[in-house]
Amino acid sequence: MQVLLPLPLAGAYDYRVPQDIDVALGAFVSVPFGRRDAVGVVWSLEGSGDVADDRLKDIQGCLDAAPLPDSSRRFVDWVAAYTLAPPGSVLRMAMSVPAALEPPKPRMGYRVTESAPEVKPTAGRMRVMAVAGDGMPRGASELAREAGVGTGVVTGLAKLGVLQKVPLPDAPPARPDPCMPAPDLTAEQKPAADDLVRRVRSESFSVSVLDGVTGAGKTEVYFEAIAETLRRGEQVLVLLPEIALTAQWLQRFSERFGASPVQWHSDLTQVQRRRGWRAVADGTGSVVVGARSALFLPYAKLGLVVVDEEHDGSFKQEDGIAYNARDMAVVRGRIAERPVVLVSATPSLETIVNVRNGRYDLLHLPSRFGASGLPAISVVDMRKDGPPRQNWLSPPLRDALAATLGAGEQSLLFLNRRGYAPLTLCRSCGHRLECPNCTAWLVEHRLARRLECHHCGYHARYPDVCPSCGAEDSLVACGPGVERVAEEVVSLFPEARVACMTSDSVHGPAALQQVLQQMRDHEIDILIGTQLVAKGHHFPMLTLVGVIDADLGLTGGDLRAGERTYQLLHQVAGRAGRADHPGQVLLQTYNPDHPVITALTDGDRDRFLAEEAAQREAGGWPPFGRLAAVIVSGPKEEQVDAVCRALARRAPREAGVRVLGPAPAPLARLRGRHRRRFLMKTGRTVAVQRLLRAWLGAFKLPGSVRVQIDVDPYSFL
DNA sequence: AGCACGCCGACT
DNA sequence: GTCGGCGTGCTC
Repeated sequence: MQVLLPLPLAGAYDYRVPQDIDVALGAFVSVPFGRRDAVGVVWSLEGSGDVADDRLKDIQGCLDAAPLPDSSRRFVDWVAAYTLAPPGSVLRMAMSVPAALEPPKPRMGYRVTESAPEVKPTAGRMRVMAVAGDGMPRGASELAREAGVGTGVVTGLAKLGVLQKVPLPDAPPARPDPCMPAPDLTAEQKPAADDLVRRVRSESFSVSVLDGVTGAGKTEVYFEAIAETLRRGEQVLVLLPEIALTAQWLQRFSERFGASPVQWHSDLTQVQRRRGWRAVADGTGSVVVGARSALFLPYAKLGLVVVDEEHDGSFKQEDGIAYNARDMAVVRGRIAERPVVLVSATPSLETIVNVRNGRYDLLHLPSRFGASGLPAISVVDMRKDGPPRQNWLSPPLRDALAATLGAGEQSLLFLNRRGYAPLTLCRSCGHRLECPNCTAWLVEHRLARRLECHHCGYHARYPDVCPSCGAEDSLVACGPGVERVAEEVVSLFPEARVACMTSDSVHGPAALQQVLQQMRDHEIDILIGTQLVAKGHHFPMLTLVGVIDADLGLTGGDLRAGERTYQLLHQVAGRAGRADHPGQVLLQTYNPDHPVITALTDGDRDRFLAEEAAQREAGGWPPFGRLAAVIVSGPKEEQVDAVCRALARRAPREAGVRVLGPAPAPLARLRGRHRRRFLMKTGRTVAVQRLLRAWLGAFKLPGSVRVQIDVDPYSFL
């Protein structure tokens, strides 16, 4: 029998099964491993035969948990083969909840003991007894709350034997109800919803792209597909890019289905993870909404996969195992033989091309208002109308802010750059403050009075003198971050209520909700934020969006720079105005003729996508060709370079395959490690995994040098 | 991922 | 003379 362990090993290990133990494929088993025990999954009932029989150890036993479903195991194998990650590492993502495998521990509660001893009847005790008198067991905190006492009284009574501890019956969580009244769909929404419902009924794999601007009602449309899946007794997975930002989504879901879905994201507590994992495994969790890792939950009967904001770059996991959750969601749907829905107002070029070549089907949802569905977007040509030195708001943007403020409406200023200034330099010696571990400037955070590296987390107190030449008062901030823009706004509009919204100022979902609520309640006149503000929040009184630096994402040689900037700015622009209250968007740019900018101002997305596609096709870039990145890193630069030279000599030489590099990786030094990068560029149909395995597979790496493979890299910065 | 083995610096 | 640093290697 072969057992796959959630460890970065090359493959599954052979074990012997004692006569008295019954194992099934996918069962969670405990096995001796080295001189400790480990929990793994039965991956094959046959042995591999690679290891001599006398070296095999016995499995110790099966865990009391449902076996990992066949489709989950196939998915793990598929992801491992595609990403070239050890299958055990992928399995680890599917077993990320250690406690989930232990037998469920019932929640304990208290009930009055039948022949209770006499105790001193204090007021608190009387109240507890009055509440518990009905014989219904309750949790300690619940009982205390109902009786209006502290939990001490309850535990005290338990100690005296008046109350006894009993297991509480497991109340299954409320299930989303597909039969609640559905909203009336518009004439545009209805055909799209019907199409998706038909696909759910067909019980077969397909990929639909639900394409429509904000406000076109995409969510209501796929909610109907969810309802149909639930009516069929199957499970739904909804992937969202930023789970912290889904309070509005959750509310809409609860309104439609009368209960909450299972949520899955990185900052769940251990207990929440355990509950969620088990609910998915036993099928009681019927809808899961989560970040990319929700792909690896053990769905008992997956019936539908939805990827909302399909284009979002955060679906691509870069560290550890590099995978794109959007693409893996399609694979997951194919393995389950069920439909997949990709949803976006600005679909990725990959998806558009897949529609064009017939692999995906397009469901276009026309906007109810206007052709582009966006407010009027105009540019401020910073070459002509730029602000004075050391200022960042151009006169046209200032005027628009003043007018909006005067009209009693709200404004949003967008700058995708945290902190006060991205670069600090010394006026007397020219020294630039740099991260000691990374090839990156230190960012001044004036509120926190410190310098931060946004790549490794290094931070230091803001120095009094130049660390290089010792000059006093010589450090100057270069360029703006949100804090600096906020400072300018406050000095220009001292009477306005100004707030900043970045991951520095907003800690956690609760704080985020608070700022959003303040914005909705119009307690803020001007909100300044990073991309945190770009996601689908809707503010009725927001009529002006100013983009401080529309060129920010366009510089640098990133393959997707244009596409990403377009998507981000489109999303930000969509925050302004609504149907009955038109908004305006001002883009400050030094490149008003750039295709991304003109596509936004003309509202011509399809022309932009066509141009972008033509360029990529001509260069053989994705999605018309394939890329794989190989990053070599290590603490010693010479060692890394030596490995790179050796790898370069062995690089595959085949027609239709080019290996570029080694070149210093975009962050040549990160967290103290020197990094070099190869890029393997091939035709669309080349099996890059085979090439990479042949190239890197048998390579012996010295010491602390590591090689990371990223098939289909997304970002190059 | 752990956990051991192994080979060089600061302590009783 | 030992305690202990973490580099390297193995786990069916």
